[in-house]
Amino acid sequence: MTREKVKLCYIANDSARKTTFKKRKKGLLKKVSEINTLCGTDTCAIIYSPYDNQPDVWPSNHEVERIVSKFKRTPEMNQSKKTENQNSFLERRIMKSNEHLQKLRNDNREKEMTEVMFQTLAGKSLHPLGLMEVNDLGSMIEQQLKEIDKIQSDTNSRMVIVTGSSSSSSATAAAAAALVTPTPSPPPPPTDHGVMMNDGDTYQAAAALMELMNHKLL
Amino acid sequence: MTREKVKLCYIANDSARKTTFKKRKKGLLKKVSEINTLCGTDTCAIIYSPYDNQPDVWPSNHEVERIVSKFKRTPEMNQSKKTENQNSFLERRIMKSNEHLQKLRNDNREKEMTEVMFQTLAGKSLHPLGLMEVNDLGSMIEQQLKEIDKIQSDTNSRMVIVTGSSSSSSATAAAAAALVTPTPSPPPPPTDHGVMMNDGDTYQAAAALMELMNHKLL
DNA sequence: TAGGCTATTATTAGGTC
DNA sequence: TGACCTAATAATAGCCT
Repeated sequence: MTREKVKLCYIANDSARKTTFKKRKKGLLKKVSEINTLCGTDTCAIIYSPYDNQPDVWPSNHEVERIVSKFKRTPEMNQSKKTENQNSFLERRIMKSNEHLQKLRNDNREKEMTEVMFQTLAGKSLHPLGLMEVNDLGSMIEQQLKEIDKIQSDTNSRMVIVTGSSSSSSATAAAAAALVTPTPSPPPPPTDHGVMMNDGDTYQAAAALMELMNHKLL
Repeated sequence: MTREKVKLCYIANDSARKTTFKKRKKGLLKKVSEINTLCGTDTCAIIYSPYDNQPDVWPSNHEVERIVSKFKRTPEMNQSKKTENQNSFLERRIMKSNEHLQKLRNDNREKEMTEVMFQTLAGKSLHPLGLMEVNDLGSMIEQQLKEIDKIQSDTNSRMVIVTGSSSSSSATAAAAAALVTPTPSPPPPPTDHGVMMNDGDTYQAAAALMELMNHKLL
């Protein structure tokens, strides 16, 4: 809207984004204020940003609550059908991708285990490997985790805990066994170790995630 | 804002007011859309007008509900800067917990590996061990993971991306191989089994998470 | 009432300090 | 950071159809 026409897409540069956000937030709230004054409407805005734990809100917390509760009371059946459709479409797609991710993860795990077993068998003894090597393994893993953490801090992120792909372990072990044994073992359904989050966590998580994604993606 | 500078007060004339409302509503929603796109925020608007029974809403009913519920859940004692302090406090605590988690994870990993190796050596094959034992191994690991999860929730932890430490596999295996084989085996550098989480996956995963969360929350 | 059409004002991207 | 500046784009009040 000035100097240069701006592309309507996520601003990759952190500080530029923040600056733009602050400016535009101000403008936006002004607009909300104006429309309410000029036209006597009940308009409110809620703005969640990565820069504040609390949302910016207009006109006031109290007012927003009032309007929101009015909104909540509104029969839900005005939801547009289109939204529904698009939503379910996305959901399906996401679910599918997620499954794929999991599969990759499990596969990876399996291969890793198998590799270790193979090597162990080849050496016939753990001894030559020794504790030192085991620790080396650990460090190596650590290193990777650190890299992930780095991404986190880079993003101002609130936080992301990276944890091992919990659900895959037993399945993997079994699968590994299957690879070693000629006997085809029925793959146990992976137990779901889904990490439980409470609502607060969820919000924070979402924020962190968004940050992470934005960084990685843009 | 054009032709003439307008006084910022309720427009008495009915049709003029309505016209202005429609124009400005359009502009406002565009602004909301833009700030969300440009800055990756979660912003929504609810507009009650005398011209419609249902509020105009942005971006969608669904989204608004999501954001609104987020808002509702927000502790009301927002304003104070104590939030800031509390924030940094939490951040520190979380960081610490995260480190601890990492350690546990690494330890866990080591044990897991060692266990597999040991079992493999003991039986020269997983066969004698049998599936039952393999599953036991799995449970044991599961237990540990649960503990990790517990720590997470204990810390109010925000969130958790569950990922295998994917990229470590081949490197790790290779290292192990190098250490085990006294013969400098030229063997082909193990094919890269590393499952790389590409950006797409990350995004998809994140998106999926978001969806899940929405579901949990609303 | 709904759309166009500008002349104007408003907003703001990119700099600078 | 953040506050200010300014060129440039964006929004829109008042008209007109």
